[in-house]
Amino acid sequence: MRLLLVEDDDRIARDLAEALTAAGYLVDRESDGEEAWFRGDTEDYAAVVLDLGLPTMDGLTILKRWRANGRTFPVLVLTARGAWTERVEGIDAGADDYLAKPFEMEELLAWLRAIVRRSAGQAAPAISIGSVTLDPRQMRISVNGVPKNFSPQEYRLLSYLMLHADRVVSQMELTEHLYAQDFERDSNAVEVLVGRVRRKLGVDLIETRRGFGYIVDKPEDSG
Amino acid sequence: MRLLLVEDDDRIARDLAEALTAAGYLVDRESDGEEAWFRGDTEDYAAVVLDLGLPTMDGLTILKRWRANGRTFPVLVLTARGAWTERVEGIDAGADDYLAKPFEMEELLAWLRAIVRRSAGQAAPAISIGSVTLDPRQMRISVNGVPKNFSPQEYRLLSYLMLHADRVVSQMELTEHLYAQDFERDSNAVEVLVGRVRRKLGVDLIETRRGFGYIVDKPEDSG
DNA sequence: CGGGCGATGTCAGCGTTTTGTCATGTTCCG
DNA sequence: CGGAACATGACAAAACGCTGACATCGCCCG
Repeated sequence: MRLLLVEDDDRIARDLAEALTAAGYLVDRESDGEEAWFRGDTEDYAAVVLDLGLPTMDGLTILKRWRANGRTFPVLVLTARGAWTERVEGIDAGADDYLAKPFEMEELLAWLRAIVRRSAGQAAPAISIGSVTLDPRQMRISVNGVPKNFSPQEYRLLSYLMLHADRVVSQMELTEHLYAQDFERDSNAVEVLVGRVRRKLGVDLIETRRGFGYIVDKPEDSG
Repeated sequence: MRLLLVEDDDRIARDLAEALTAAGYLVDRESDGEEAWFRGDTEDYAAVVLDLGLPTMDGLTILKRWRANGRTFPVLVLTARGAWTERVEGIDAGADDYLAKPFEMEELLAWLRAIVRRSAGQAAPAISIGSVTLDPRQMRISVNGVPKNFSPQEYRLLSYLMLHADRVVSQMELTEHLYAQDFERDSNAVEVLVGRVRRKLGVDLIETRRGFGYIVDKPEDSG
């Protein structure tokens, strides 16, 4: 489970990152506004923890831009105690929840669990690439309209590749996304997984880029 | 848009009522617990703002009774700051959201907007999926027109699944919805419950998505 | 008060599916 | 050729979900 943590206060950020990592999340940390925006706009996170007071780009602006660009990951906003205007604006900007600082770590973890769970199969529209359709609400993948049975891990893999269609995804990246951080590095689990997914698909969707990773080719014109 | 405001502190209630009225809502105000319950049980509101500390009948009890009677309006609960347990109980009782006192009026209005918006497409009086019909007002479930006897817990489970038909609902989500926060995580209560519901239904309505959760398949056209 | 009954969570056992590992092929490229 | 990167089939452990039996609790009714 990969999170984006956007917080400029170094002490808080470090504490948070540590706790979240300990809780089993994979944490990307960002302190600068613009860079945070870019990451959120280009990567796919399970959730974002967003502090509103940031250099170079305000947290609210970031959030609005993400939403405007169709980024749907759940966002947990951190506000200063009593800064209720921020909260209100946050809601309207598309925040899923907020937490007032200072807060208890347990509380944040609880919110995160709830948030991630709630949005687990949410309104994200189905993705179609070629003859393959992925419906995140039903967690179902169909080929030419025929639903196929994928295991959780297979589903995650294919979903990740399809979400990042048109760019090469390295085995490392897949490993990070699919497994806990202490996973054996010299395992060929990803290769095996890709194989299984390919067989179940019955269609050439996942292409191997030897030495780089895998890619799902999105036909240029489709839309 | 008609609201029920349940608050015994006269000053707060007056302020709230005024602000809500100014915001264009039609406000019914109630300070006594039992009377509030009666109103909510007999009138149809777009939403309810509910303080938990009340004379003659506790706010939580009111909420539970409403839900038990199939009242589905969204409820915004007001809790004392930091009253974490109240929140948790609120979830179990069927609250849609909470706000910690003291809060700013703008904040409450934002919540209300969000809440009403969210429940906009969800006020259906009865749900029919396949041969199964759920009537929330009577808390009754029929299969092919034949009413079946479900226990409260069974009813809640099936009702939740049917309300969220067409998307996968994880065991975690069900657990959170059906049980208190401190519920044992490695319990198989949900599985047992699903089994019982299935047997009583006698129809294949609840599908298992191994590793993901359960889903009730909604036929294409129904709306 | 007390017995009976329904509701509900726990538990252990079972069969199935999932999934990482390993060994062995296969392909690609210099 | 040779080696590295990738594919694949077989296998076994673990995870997962289903079920029947049982314990517990609250409630109703005599």
